[in-house]
Amino acid sequence: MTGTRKSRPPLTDESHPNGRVGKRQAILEAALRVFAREGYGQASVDTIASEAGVSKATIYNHLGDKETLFRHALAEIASRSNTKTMDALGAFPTHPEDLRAGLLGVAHKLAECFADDQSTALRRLLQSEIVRFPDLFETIRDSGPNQATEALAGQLARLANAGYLELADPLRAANQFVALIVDELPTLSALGTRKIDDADLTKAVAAGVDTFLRAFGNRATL
Amino acid sequence: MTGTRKSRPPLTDESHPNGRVGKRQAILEAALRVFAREGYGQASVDTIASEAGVSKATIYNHLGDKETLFRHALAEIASRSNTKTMDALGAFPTHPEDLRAGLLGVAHKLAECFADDQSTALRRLLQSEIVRFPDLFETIRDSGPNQATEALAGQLARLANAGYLELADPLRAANQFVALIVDELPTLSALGTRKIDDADLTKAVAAGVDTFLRAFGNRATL
Amino acid sequence: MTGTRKSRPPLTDESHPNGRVGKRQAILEAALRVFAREGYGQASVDTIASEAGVSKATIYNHLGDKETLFRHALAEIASRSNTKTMDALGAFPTHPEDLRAGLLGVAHKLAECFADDQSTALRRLLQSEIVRFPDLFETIRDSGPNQATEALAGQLARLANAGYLELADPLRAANQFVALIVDELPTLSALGTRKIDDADLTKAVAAGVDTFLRAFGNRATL
Amino acid sequence: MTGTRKSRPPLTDESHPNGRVGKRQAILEAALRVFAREGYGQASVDTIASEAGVSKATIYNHLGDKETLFRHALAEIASRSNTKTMDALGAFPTHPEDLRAGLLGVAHKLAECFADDQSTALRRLLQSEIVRFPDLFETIRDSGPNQATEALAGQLARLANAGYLELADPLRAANQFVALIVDELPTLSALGTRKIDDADLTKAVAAGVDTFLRAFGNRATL
DNA sequence: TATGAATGAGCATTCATTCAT
DNA sequence: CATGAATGAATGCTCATTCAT
Repeated sequence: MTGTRKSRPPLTDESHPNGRVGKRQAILEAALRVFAREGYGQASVDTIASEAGVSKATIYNHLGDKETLFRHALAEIASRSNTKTMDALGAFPTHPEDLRAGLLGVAHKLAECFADDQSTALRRLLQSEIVRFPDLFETIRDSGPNQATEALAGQLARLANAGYLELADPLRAANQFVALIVDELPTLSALGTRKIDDADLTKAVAAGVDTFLRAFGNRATL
Repeated sequence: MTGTRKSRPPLTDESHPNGRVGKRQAILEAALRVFAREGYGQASVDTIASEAGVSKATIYNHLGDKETLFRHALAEIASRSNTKTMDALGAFPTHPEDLRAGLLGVAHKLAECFADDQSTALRRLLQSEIVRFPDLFETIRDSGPNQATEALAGQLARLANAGYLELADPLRAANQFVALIVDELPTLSALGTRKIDDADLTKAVAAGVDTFLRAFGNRATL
Repeated sequence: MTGTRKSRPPLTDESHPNGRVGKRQAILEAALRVFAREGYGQASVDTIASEAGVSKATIYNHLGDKETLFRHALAEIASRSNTKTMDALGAFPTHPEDLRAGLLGVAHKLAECFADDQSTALRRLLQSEIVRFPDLFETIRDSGPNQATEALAGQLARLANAGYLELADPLRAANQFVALIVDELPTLSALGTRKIDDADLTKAVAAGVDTFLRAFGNRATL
Repeated sequence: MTGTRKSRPPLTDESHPNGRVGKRQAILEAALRVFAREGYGQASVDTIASEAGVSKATIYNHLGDKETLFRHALAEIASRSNTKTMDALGAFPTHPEDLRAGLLGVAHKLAECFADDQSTALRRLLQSEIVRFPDLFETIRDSGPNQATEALAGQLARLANAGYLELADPLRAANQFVALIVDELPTLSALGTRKIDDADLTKAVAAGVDTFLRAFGNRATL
């Protein structure tokens, strides 16, 4: 029954390059793996300690109680997922010869980010524990997806300005772009329990891109 | 009946029912609430028993162990959600004077189904426990969403046949219809922790429907 | 998991075919089996009820609580074991042509009684629960073994009177006769968990009889 | 019961040792007592923990689950009993002036070993739980009684070689020696629930020794 | 600082027993 | 009478957390 009662200190403050950072990292890494694999409730601090190769007490010394550990681990996954996603967005075509092909490229990369194990685990953990830790939603949303969505919106807006797309609301379009691209992925991966066949992924992504282009492609240039 | 005897009237007490079926129902109801609130791992049979107004042993007598109880509870939510969704689909316009208004009507109802507490809980539980109970995905998927999606696909196909829409693949279009309609809901509800303001819901749904129509509306009739 | 089999074949030797005594007998029979198989502590009234084909409450109606049921079952096994043993003693040679052969015959039968499943179970249950139910020792001892030992003592005394044996204390001799005969049986049967090979039984019994005869045989006649 | 009370036991409590080895020993000691008193099935880990003055979890940390605890406790009793018995055998007369007196001395000590509380408990537990843990028979048998019997057989053989006894099979004779000596003890102690009066013990042992000597004493020297 | 040891609270599950029908 | 249903009280076992070393 631990909720969000006390105001909590900022998570990313540890500036002790003492050499024990390695231990801290090992703990986070293990926590990440174990929470992703077993969920918050079922993950035991024992397991995390054992996978990190440290004693349980060390975890408490470094990262406080289970809830705090969970928050740190989530923040870490979120950060990684975000990095991956922003990288994927780097492939966005600014002046594409072939708009569809360009969008397909980015979309495929974004879909891969979405289907990534860590990203899937993050979404699962977030949704599982949102009732227990309601503040997590905003925290994570701001730190990752929102940035990505806004970046994507910016790129779509540039395409629109360049005459490739017809968009009234780039942010909303960005959301819909992702929604369409990603639509079939949960089914294809059985909620993240199966690896998606690449051909299937490509087809699903294409379906999303095509619908997006039907909706927002500049009819004059199509 | 003058009531000289101690004969007990068949109480249909809703809060703590005494009847056999009533008790089973009360257990399921409580399980549903508790699992939805706390997740499988964190939910305790004690809590469920206490909320159901029965003893723990009674739960085991009626519904077997915790896993079985969970499966029954999920099946129950799934069934209810499905019923609601199929009802919502009943409002689908077959020969609409105003296509957009018609679609908005259905879309709004579907979005309400999606945002419904029980439906949200179902999705959360399913995603949370998919690793522990991988078979749940197919079971639930078949029993509910798939039926709804196919029904929706059929209705979209009829609209296409009637010349209102241009669809190559109705099933995929149905999926995308839902995806677009529902796109912003998790954000608006903070993953199901906040009630969505109806105006916001209406706006979000409209955005989805509009994009859908831009993609699949018959341009001749628009 | 309950209600495996409801219809037990009606015992043909039952004088009350309407089921009252038959039910009581079925309960005792089942209790006997289950207690023997699982011990007092581990045996569950549920199991006994299910094997008896009656409901748990019926057991309580007929035979009181678990302890009483246990006592009745023990008494029943003791009675049967005693009957078997007394039958075996009926083979005792009163005027044997070949004393050794005669004693071997009885000894073999007695050893079989000792090694019998029910007899083994009786000893096991008695010893297991003697701390909990200290009065059982005397009750059972009087109802069975003591009678047998005294009968055996009487027969040994007759042999002594007839000049075949030299005994100062027939009762003690009877005890020692049994002790010698039975000495190796627990080892051979691994405390009752293995069936004893008949050749081994014969050898072990012979060893006991021979030592007995070396001690008590009339040297003049040997 | 609100909050987490930190009721700290007095640190210098002597009856509940705090040392690491001490704790393990205290657990084993308590387990031994409780298992002996209540049997495996009825003994609760709670009781053992409470009698050992430790928490339940500590038991699980030190000795694994209940079965393992039981096995360790049994091994401990077996080891102690064996030590006692081997000590008793040290008193065996190799060149006795008075054979009967010498044998009586050993026999009395052996009988005391047999009647010892722990030894009695060991036999009871072994027989009670042999169905659940069939491997225990051989394990215990090898670790204790077999060694003792063989030692005894060796000593009897030496007496035979020295002309004091006439033995064809020393091992069998050793078994029978014990069987005769011990024959009346279960009855005298009411299956281990009463302390045996020493005079009775002496008489019972003498009866066994006398019969043994009648059977195996060298008639020339008697 | 890192850790091994310890523990109170809690968990899923079972059981002997009762009672209304 | 016989029974299905119900339950309070255990039971074996685990876990997040603490603390002396």
